[in-house]
Amino acid sequence: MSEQIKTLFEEHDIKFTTARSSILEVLKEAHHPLNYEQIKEKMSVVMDKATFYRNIAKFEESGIVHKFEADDRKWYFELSSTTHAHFICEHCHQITCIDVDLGKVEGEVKSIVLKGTCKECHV
Amino acid sequence: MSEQIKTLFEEHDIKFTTARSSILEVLKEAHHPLNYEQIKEKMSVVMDKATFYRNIAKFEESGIVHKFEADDRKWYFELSSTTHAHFICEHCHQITCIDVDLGKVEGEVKSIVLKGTCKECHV
DNA sequence: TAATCAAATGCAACTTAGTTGTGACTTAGA
DNA sequence: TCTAAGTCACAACTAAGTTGCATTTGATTA
Ligand SMILES: [Mn+2]
Ligand SMILES: [Mn+2]
Ligand SMILES: [Zn+2]
Ligand SMILES: [Zn+2]
Repeated sequence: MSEQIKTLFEEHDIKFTTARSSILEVLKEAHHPLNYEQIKEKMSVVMDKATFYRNIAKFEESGIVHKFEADDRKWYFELSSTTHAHFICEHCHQITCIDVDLGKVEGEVKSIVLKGTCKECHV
Repeated sequence: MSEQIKTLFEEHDIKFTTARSSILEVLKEAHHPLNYEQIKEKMSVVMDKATFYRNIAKFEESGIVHKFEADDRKWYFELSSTTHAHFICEHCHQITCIDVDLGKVEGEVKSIVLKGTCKECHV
């Protein structure tokens, strides 16, 4: 287990378990948001989906993990970082993290999801 | 039935039915996107949800209706218009249509969903 | 207007991502 | 090592949306 993850647990007063550490390990290595199935495939530990979702809920509460819904009725998870946008391609279903300048928007924006056709899939 | 809706059916070669006209009537009056339950409440005609979703799918194909997922695992529908963003407040769950200037984004953007805290709910 | 038939509808059964209850098992700390 | 609080696996559940199929509807033609 990496020091970074150990520190996250301590800082947020979250009890250490192998399940939790395994989830965060996967998210740490990922370069874009992943859904449950994708994380499951990459995890070194087998756990029930109830365990997975309860732990993710805990991470969310603590602000460690950020989640959003794509357009496939699935939650996508990533380690929290500065607010940035996600581009979801309707054709290849690839999710890309991007920086956008929104100009001024009333209210506090916490998540931005763009949907459309990515440049690879564009005619 | 309004002329506007009659014209939509003709232009898109969609068979007229009372169910279809009733759905579009509701969307035409709405000032923001609505989900199935919300549309059902407002509709003058009672129809099965299978009928509702099949008709919505037809409208989508024709480009009459645009749909997106909020963060509540529900689809939201509105009549198609120029691409604009939707702000979803995590506290009051209000969905507002807004115009944003994204700057330049690679690929073709078809839907923009912002999530956060609206100015009314903001401390 | 009446007959025709492809398309639309209602109903019931299904799918599936995510949630919840519960008894057994871990973990952190005394 | 002992203990209590927290976490886990398992199974049953929830709910938005989908699908199959027999019946009905509405645009077209006679
Ligand atoms: Mn991201
Ligand atoms: Mn809108
Ligand atoms: Zn693509
Ligand atoms: Zn609000």
